[in-house]
Amino acid sequence: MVTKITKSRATGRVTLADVAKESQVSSMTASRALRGERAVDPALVARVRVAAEMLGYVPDPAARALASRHSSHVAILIPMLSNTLFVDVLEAVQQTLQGAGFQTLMGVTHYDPDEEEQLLREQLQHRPAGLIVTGFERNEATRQLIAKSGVPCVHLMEVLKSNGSDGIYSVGFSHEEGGAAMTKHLMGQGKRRIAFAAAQLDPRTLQRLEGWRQTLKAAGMYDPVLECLDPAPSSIAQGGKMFEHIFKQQPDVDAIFYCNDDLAQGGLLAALRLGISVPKQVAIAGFNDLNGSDQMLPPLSTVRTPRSEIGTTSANMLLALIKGQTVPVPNIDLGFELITREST
Amino acid sequence: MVTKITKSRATGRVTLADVAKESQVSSMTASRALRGERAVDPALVARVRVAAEMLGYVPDPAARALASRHSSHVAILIPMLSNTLFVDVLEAVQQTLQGAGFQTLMGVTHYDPDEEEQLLREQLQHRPAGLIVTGFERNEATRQLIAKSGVPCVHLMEVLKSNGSDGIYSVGFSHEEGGAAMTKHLMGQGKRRIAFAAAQLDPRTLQRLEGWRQTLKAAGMYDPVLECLDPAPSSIAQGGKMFEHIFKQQPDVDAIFYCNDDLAQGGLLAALRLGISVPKQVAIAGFNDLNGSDQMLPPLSTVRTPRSEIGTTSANMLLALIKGQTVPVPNIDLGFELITREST
DNA sequence: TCATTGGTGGATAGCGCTATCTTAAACTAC
DNA sequence: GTAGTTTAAGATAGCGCTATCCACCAATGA
Repeated sequence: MVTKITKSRATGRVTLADVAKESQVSSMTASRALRGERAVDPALVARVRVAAEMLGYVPDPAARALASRHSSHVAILIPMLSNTLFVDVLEAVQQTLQGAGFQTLMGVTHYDPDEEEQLLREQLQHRPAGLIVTGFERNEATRQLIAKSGVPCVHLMEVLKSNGSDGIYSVGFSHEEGGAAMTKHLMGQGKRRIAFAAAQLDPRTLQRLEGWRQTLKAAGMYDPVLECLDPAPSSIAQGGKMFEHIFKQQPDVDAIFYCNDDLAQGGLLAALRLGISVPKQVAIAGFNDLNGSDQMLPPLSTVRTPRSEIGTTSANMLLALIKGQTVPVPNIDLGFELITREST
Repeated sequence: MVTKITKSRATGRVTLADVAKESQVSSMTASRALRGERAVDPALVARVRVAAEMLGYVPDPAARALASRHSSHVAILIPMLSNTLFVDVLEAVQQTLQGAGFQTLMGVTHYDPDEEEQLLREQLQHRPAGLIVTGFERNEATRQLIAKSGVPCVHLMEVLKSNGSDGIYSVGFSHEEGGAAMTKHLMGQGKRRIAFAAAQLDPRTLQRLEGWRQTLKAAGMYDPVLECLDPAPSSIAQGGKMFEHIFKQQPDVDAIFYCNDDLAQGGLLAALRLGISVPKQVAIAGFNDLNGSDQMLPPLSTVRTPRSEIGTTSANMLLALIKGQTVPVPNIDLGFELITREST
């Protein structure tokens, strides 16, 4: 067996050719041995592995991407970094993908469809191996871009009710049911004038709103003046402002269901400041069970959402799709948990 | 002028060769025209630009990286995503680099030197164009790795006191001075038994601690029992625990300076819970001016740190280094701002 | 016995760019 | 006017890998 002798590279980098030479096989066989692609004689595989180890060979991702037309990174598009929610998901995704040898390229859309489209175009130029996006609401061009790219894509945070035949993959939970569950809990506490306070007004917030609406309507307790919706970004300060606004407009409100915990924390602090007793005079509830909600005065009732699990599960699903495996359950509902504390 | 005719690619991708053919120049000239590298006849540049636009040409980063031996991404290593601090910096860095056509590859070290080394090794294989790391404390192997790689590197959060001749670049502020400034403020409020409470105990936390120590020592008010140090991760709940612990051990404490706002927020909530009046009985101060600190009861005095500015400035510095420009001020101190609110 | 598989290793040919050298043209100096 | 010098465009040769086709050999069947 004669090995093709390659002249050593000018760059000084240890290349696959060096490994091939050292282990007395062709570079093609070395490549296959290291990647485990196609059948290769176990003895040769061992030899190549030893040589690679000895020489300290590390594959060049750029060369690999160019030749195979697939990079080893995954693009993830999330709306905001200032919402802990997405940071938790991102961290889990990153951790999982890193373990599988993929790089995570993050993009922040700021809830702007045009920005999302722009980001996606840029990301797709890099031929990502996979794609993770948030939710289902986006403009048609972006949807087309994803579909035509042929890049495996998993949708985060929401779940599609589907049998999977449409080739859509998602990992999340039902925000509408989450909204309904908390509303029912508040009703169960004897509350009758339950306000819904929301900021940002992204699709998932509106789904929670819808859960609240339907529940109140079914109980004959719905009143549009109980909706306090503000497109401003969600924050603790914003939650305080909304608390004051609601009490000025509707003094008979006996519960406020905030669409996110940071708002609710702001609401609790405002109540404390104004000397309004919680939950006696007004119950306060949040959503997501973010950091600090259990430390509030009183501790905040909320809906705990499985953010890390969403990240891990979606990353694993994506890895399966990248490998070309069929995914048994393409739309996974990870549910939520109603956490009742003293604020309700 | 005869153009080299390239057969069209099998992949269907619009390549530089297509642009070159369309604009009747060699692919080399097209490459140079689009990158603005070397002098090219303005008329040709215009022609190439038009052709590229018309064909919808987008360069392939993998091919570019392989040929030029430099990728278009920047690696950034930060300790934690759960601390808003770094998220703010990350977002600013990302935004700035994206505008310049670079991708941001994030790595989370979890404050672990070995993990940092491991991450760095992986990142360097991708031949990043630049590198951003947090602080100066790392193991020798990692330091060597950075130095030998030849990749431009900017250090975040801390500033080196240096004339720049050592080739180290940094953007941050003095944590020791920040710690000292807040301690002086507390002393100015008539406080005499000022405790310092810290979690995580990363290098920057210890620098703040040192600022507190030196200031108290200079005033003859230092007492080691006033140090409450816990390596557990920083969180609101942890701040509450520390508050109770301090009061059990040292009932005469009249101020607590927390090394981070989340701890301080937990402290304020604990005081509220225990009915201890702030700042009358005990003043509480934090660090960083994180989200919600201005909404606390009472609003939290803190040290505002320029996180976005650090991100933007460091990214711009790195861009300059990547371009091979000399950076006039290699170590930039962006300072901090003492924010006095009602908690002190 | 001879065509017919099925599986394994290798040679070849790029992937799409850019570094580098060469060449042609224009421009200086004496 | 010739030689020397600058300048811009082009030709060439990879960067380090993998897709793809080919050759080969053993095992199979008629």
